[in-house]
Parts: sequence; structure tokens; C-alpha cells
Amino acid sequence: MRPLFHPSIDDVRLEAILHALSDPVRVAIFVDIAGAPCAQTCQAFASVGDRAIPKSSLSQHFKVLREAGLIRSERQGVEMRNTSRCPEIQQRFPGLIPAIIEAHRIEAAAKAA
Amino acid sequence: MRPLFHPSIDDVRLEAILHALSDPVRVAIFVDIAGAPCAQTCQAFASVGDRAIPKSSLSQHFKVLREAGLIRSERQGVEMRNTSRCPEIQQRFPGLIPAIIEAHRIEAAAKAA
DNA sequence: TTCAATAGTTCCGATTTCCTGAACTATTGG
DNA sequence: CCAATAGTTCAGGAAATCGGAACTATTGAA
Repeated sequence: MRPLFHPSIDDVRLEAILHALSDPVRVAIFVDIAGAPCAQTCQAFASVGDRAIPKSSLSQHFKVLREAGLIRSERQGVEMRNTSRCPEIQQRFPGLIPAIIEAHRIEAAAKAA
Repeated sequence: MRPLFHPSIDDVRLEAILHALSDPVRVAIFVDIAGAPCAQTCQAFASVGDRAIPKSSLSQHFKVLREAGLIRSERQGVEMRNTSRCPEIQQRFPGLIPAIIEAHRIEAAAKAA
């Protein structure tokens, strides 16, 4: 299994971030990880909303988020600990991630009503 | 030719906005339209940067931007006047578009250096 | 009115990307 | 060593994207 690739913050592209977060499953995963007080495993997202996600798809989604520079994944025993890279991204693209998270929250709130 | 569809602002989805702007040609077009003092035609973007865009592709790109709710297109004689819907989007997703435009600017500045 | 020119749209086949079941790798506990 | 758990990789079929060619719409001129 090849080691996981994480781009250096200077190589993070806006295009990749927007693409990664333009998928409903990925944005839900990312918002959750960004808001969580501690690292999240992949299988914590075996279902997103009421939709079950096959684990091969889940693995691909995490890869997209990782390679976009949005999260960092580290193996810890049998599982993977995923944390957001928000602080780094905030340095590179100030306000971008908070605005997206807020927009996601607004939409979720509107749907719930 | 079917009339152009513009979503009502309440139907604008974050997912669609991020997807629309996750393409380098589209984000360049959008940033330009958003920053322009007056409406822009489609063929003003017959080339983006140094890359020529076939007009069928250009038409598709404008359709994606339009249906995501990012721009409004109105026929004016033989051409199409495209304007951004930034003020409306600002109401729905405050700060989202400015943050993306700023990130795009940062990246363009870094590439130029 | 007819014709030519311009600006975009639509169609459709080729390429690319995305999705996911099946097989595989890695780690741990018993 | 084995079984169980967590995740990755591979491969094929499905879906999205690209772009040339044909089409539509509008205008101005003859």
C-alpha cells in the first residue's frame, strides 16, 4: 500500500478545494471533521445522512479531500485518524473555509425547516 | 432554442456553486464578470489566458454558471449580456463569493510571481 | 424580402472521470 | 497463526465533459 500523499500547503489549489467540496458526501464529511474536537475515522462516515456509502467510495472520497489539502490522514493502529487542515488553509486562503462551512450550515438549516 | 433557465435565488445550491467554480475556465470567466463594471458577452472569453475555448464549450460553461445561479444572461440583439448575481448570492451565502474571488486573486498573484 | 454575418445553442461521438463490488494490504487481539 | 477490523487498489460499467459540425436567432445591408 503506497504511503498517503498530503500536498504541502503552498501546493494547495483553489480548484482542488472547490472540486472536493462540490460533492454532497465530501462536504458533509469535511464539515464534520472540521467541526469535531478530535480526529475522525473513515468508517465513522459509513453512512452520511441516511445514505450508506460503500467503503471503496468512502476511501476515494477521503483521498480527494486529502489530496486537495483539506484533511490530514494518519494511520493509528488499525484505523485512520482524519483531521482538518483548516488553520493552514486559513493562512493561505483567508476566510474561504469558514465561508463554505457557513454556507453549508445555512443550507442544512433551510432544508431542515 | 429553449429559453435560458435561471434558478430563483432560494434554489441556488452551494454544491452547484462550488462545482461551477471548480473549473479553471469557469472561475476565470466568473471572476471577470463579477469584477466588470458592465455586462460581458460570451465571446469576450473566446480565449481565457492564452488558451482558446471552442464556442460549444464556452456555451456549456456559461450554462453551468447560469444554472448554478452565479450569473444572469440576457439576449441583447445578436449577443448575450452576462452579469453576476453577486448581490443576491451575498444575501443567501454571506461572504462566500468574496472569499472565493479573493482566493482566486491570491493564487493568480502567486503564479505571476 | 432576401442574404450574409455574427453570436450562441444543440447534437452527438470520443474521451475522461466517477462509482462500487471484489480482491487485496495492514494492524491488532486472542 | 488466525480471525476480525479498517482501509486501499483494481477493473468494469455508468455518468459527466469536450469539441466539431450543424442549427437557431438577430441584425444590417442590398
